[in-house]
Amino acid sequence: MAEDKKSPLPKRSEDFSAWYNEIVSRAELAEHSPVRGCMVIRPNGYGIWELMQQALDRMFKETGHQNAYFPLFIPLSFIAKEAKHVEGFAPELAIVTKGGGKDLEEPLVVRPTSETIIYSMYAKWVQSYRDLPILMNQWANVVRWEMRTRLFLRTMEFLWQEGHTAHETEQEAEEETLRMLGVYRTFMEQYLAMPVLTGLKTESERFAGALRTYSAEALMQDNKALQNGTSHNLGQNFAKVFGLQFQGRSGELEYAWNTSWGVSTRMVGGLIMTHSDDDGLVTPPRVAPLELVIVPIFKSDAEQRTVMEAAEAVFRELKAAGVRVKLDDRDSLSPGAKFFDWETKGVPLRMELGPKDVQNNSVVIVPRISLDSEEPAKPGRKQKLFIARAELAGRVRSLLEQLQTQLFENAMARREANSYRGVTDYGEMKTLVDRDAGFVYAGWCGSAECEATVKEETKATIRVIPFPEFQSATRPSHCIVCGTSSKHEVVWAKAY
RNA sequence: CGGGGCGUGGCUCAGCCUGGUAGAGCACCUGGUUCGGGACCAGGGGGUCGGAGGUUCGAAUCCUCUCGCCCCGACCA
Repeated sequence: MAEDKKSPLPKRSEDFSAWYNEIVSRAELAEHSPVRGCMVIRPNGYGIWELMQQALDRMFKETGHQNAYFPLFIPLSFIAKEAKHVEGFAPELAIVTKGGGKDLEEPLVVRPTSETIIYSMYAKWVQSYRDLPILMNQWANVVRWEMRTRLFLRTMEFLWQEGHTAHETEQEAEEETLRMLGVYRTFMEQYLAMPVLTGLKTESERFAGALRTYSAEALMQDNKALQNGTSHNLGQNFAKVFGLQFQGRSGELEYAWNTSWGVSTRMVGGLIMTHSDDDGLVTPPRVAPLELVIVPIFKSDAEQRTVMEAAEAVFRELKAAGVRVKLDDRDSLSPGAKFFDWETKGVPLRMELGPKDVQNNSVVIVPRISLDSEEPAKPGRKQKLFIARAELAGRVRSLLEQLQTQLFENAMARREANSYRGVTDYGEMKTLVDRDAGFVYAGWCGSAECEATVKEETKATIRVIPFPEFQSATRPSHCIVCGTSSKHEVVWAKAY
C-alpha cells in the first residue's frame, strides 16, 4: 500500500466504532438526517438493501407468501389490547395527537410493528378453517423511539419486512415460525455470506406478546453479537384480543395461531461489521449494487482511444452477461485515485484496463479481498489476476462466486475462532466476556435470575439457546452461574 | 434522563483566552500538463461565524438565555 495521502480510515482494531462510522460515511451508504436518530439512506446503501429485498421477496413468494400493505397509523387502543405488547412497546412509541390542526379523538401510534392492525384485519377476513392459512408479508418503515442510535444498527425509523401469518393449528404455526427462520438463515449465509447461530430466545429476550421467539445471531468483527433477524410464534395471544376466530373442522369456533417474522436495514450494518476492513467497505457480490468496475488507463490521446474502445467493449460484454458493471470514465481522477475510491466503496472486483492489456488481449482483475483459490499476491501487494479476453465473462462470474464463498469462509473461520465451548467456570466466562472474546457456550439452569446476574455483572446476555446442530458434542452438566443442573447449553455474548 | 464534547464556506477544522467586521486543507469551477496505487501548475467562485438578547465606538471572540448535534452510561430489530 502506498502512503495514504488522504486521511486514512480509523483502524478497525483500534476504534471499531469510529471505523464503522467512517465506512458508512465514506462509502456513502447513509448519513444522519436533520431529525435526531433518523437516517438518510443514500443510493449506495439503498442499493444493498434493494438487493436484499429482492432476494428475500423471492424466497417469501417461493414459500407461499403474498405482499400486502397496512397503514402507518395504528389506533393507540389497538396497541393497548395485548398486555405484554403494550408493556414492551410503550416506552418507544411515537404518538400523533394532532391532525389538521385539531386534537385527535384517539391518539394514533406510528407503527413500531404491525401485529395489532394486521390481526384486527385478519379477524374480518377469516370465517372458516378454509380461509387459513393466511400467509402475508409487508415491506414497510417502522418507528421506535430510541435513546441512542447508530446508522443502520439502531435508528428511530427503519425499513424492514414483517411477515404475518395465521394458522389453524399450533403445530402449523410452529412449523411456519421455524421455516421462516430457516429462510433467514439461508439468506444470511448465501447472500450476506454471514454465518448465523439459530435457536430460541430466552423469556427475557422474547418479543412482547409472543409465545416463543427464535433468532439468527451473527458475530461481528469486534466480537459483539448482532441479532440479525427474528421469527416469533405468537400463539393465540393476538387472536384472542382481536377476535381472530374461525369455525373449525368439527364446527366449533377456534382462535387462530399467528406467527410474525422480520429482518431490517440493520442487516446492512451487520454486513459492514462482518466483512469490511481497514481499506473500507467489503460487499459480498450477491448484494453488491456494483459487482465490477472498469478503470481505464492511458497516457496519450491515441492510447485513450484504443483503451476506451476496449473498455466499452468489455463493459457491453459483461453487461450482456448479467454482471452489474460500471465503466469509470471520469477524466478528473487518476487511475490510482479511482482504485482507492472503489475499494472504499466495497466493489467486489476491479478491472484495470490499459494499453498493455489491450496489446495482450487480456485484462487485469483485482478482487476486493484475496482469494485462496487463485495465485497468491506478491508480498505487500494486492492479488492481481491476468485474464484473457476470450475467457472474460466466465471468469468474472466464477470470481464473483469465489469471492462470495471466500467471504463466508472467512467469516465462519473468524466466528469459530472466537467461540468458546465447554466453559464451566463463571470466573473464566467473566474473563472471556471482559476481553470481548466472542461467543461463550455454557450451561444454564433456565432461571431468569441467573441470566440477570450475568447481565448485570458482565453485560453479556444469552443470545440464543442454539438448535441441536450448533450444540457442543458434550452437553454442559451444570449452570455456569448457580451450579445447579443445566437445562440448556446457551450462547453468551455482549450484543448490539 | 445522567456525564462529556461540539456548532465558523459543501466537508474537516484554525481563529475566541489577550474584541478591530474570517482563514487553512480538502472538495468545487476554468485552462493547461498528467494518467499501471490517492497528479500538478495557474486562475476562480463560495461563509457574517447555530439562534436570540446584552456589554461595547466596534463581537466569531466577552456575558445571559436558547436550539441542535455527536460521543459515553440505563432499553431495543
